[in-house]
Amino acid sequence: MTTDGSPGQGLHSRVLDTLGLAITAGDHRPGSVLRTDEIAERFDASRTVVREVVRVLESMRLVESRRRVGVTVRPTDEWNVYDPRVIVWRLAGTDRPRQLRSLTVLRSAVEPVAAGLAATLATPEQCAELTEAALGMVRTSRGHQLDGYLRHDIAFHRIVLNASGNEMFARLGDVVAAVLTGRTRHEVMFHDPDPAAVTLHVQVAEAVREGDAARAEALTRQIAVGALEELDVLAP
Amino acid sequence: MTTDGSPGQGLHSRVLDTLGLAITAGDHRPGSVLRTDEIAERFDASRTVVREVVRVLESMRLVESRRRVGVTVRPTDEWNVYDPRVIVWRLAGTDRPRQLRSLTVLRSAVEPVAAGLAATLATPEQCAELTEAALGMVRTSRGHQLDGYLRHDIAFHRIVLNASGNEMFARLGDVVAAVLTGRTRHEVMFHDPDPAAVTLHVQVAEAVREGDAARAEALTRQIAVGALEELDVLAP
DNA sequence: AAGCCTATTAAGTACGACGTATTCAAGTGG
DNA sequence: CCACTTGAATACGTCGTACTTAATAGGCTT
Repeated sequence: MTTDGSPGQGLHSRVLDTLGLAITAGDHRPGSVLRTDEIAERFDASRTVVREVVRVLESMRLVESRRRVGVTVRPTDEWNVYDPRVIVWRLAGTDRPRQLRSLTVLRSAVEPVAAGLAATLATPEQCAELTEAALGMVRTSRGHQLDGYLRHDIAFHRIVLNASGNEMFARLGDVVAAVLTGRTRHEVMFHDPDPAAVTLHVQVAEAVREGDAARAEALTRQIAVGALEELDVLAP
Repeated sequence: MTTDGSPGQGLHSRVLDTLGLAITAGDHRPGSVLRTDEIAERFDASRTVVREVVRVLESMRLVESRRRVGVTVRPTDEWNVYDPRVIVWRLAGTDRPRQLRSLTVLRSAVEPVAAGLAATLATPEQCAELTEAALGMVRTSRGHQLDGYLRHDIAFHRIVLNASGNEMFARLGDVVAAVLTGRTRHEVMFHDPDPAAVTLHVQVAEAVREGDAARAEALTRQIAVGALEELDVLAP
C-alpha cells in the first residue's frame, strides 16, 4: 500500500488500477478502442478523472489517444514494460509466467555485473548489511521459515544492486523483490530453499567483502543460472 | 514527432516537456514545491492541462502531489529512470555524463546476454538483417560517413536485442540508440570508428548466424568493454 | 506546556461549454 | 466509373468555475 504500484485511495488510483490491469491482462486487445465517456460512465467518474487516467496510461505507452477515434490500446511490444505499475499488473494478470521469465532473464544479466561492481564500490557498512542478510538467509533456510527467508533474500539482492553504484541497477530492486515474492508465494511453499543457493549467497557476500569482483560476478552468475533452471522446471 | 519522448504538438506535451526537463536538470531541487496555479499561469495554460501533466510526472515518480502542500519534487533515487522521456530529458540536461555512464554500464550487462540468446533464437531473416547491418558498418567505417555508420550501428544492436526474444531487452533498443547517437554527436566527430570494434560486430553477426551462443556473448562483452573504456577517456 | 479545535490552503472532483483535428460519406466533375 | 472536393459528424483537447476534501498552521483551552 505504501510503495510503488499500489492501489492508493483516491478515485484516480482506482480507475487507473482497474483499467491498467484490464489492459495488461488482455481484456482489451491491442487495436481496440475505448471512449472516455464510456469509461467515465462505467466507473461513475467525471471525464476529468478519466482524462487524467488516460494521460497516465498514455505515458506508459499502453494506449494512444487520438481525436475523432478514441483511446486505442497499443501493441504489446510498445508498452513501457519497465514501469513498476505495469510490472505489478502483468505479474497479477494472465501472462504471469511469461513475465516472470522475462524478469528472471533480466536479473540474470544485470545482477552478476552489479555484484562485480559492488565488490569494488561497496562501503564497509553495505558489506556488513550484506553479510547480515546472507546470515539471515542461512538462519531461516530450514524449518519452513519462508517468510523470513524471503525477507533476507530480498534485502540481499537489494543491497547488491544499490552497492553497484549504478542508478539503473538500483531501480531494479523492486523488480527483484517482486520476482522473489512471486516465486515464494507460488511454488516452493513446501520444501525448504536449495542449500546450494544459500551457500552461494554467503560466498557472494564474502567476495564482495574482500573486493574480489570477478568471483562475486561468477558466483552471482551461478545464482542466476539456478534461478533460470528452477523456472524451467516450474514454468511452461 | 513520431517516436518516443518527442515534444509533440499539443499544449500538454509542451508543458510536460518543459517541466520534465527543468526538474531532471535540477532547476527544481528535490523537496521543493510547485503549485498548480503557478505552473498554469507560467505556461498560460488551464489548470486542467497542468493537472494532467502533474499526473504524468507523478507516474514517472519525479514529483508527488499532496493536498494542502503542493507538488513536491521527489529525491533523485526514486525517479523512474527507465522511462524513455526521463532518459531523453536527462541526456539533454546537465548530468548528461553521469547518465551516459549509467546507460553504458547497463548496456554492458544486458547486451552480451541478449547476444547469447539471439544466437539460439534468431530467425534466418534476423540473421540476414544482422549481417547486413554489420556489413553496412564496415562500408561506412571509413571516410567520415559517421551518419551512415551510426545508422547501421543502431540497427545492429536493435536487431540483437529484438532477436533475444526477451521483451525487457527489446525495449532497451531506444536506450541504446540514444546512447550511440549521443556518443557520435559529441566526441568522435573527427576520427573514424575504431576498426577493432567494427571487426567485433562482424564476428558477432557470424557467431549468431552459426548459433554459437558462448562466442556471441563473449564477443559482445568485448564490444561493451570497448565502450566503457571509451567512456573513461572522454567522461569524468 | 501539551493537547484539542478551527480556519486556511491547495489539491481532488465535477460539470458544462467551446475549439479542433480527423474521419467518413455524400456529392461533383472528369 | 473513378478520383477529388467538400461538408457534416464525432470524440478528444482546452477552458473556466464551483464545490469537496485532506493536511497544515495557528490559536485556544486545560
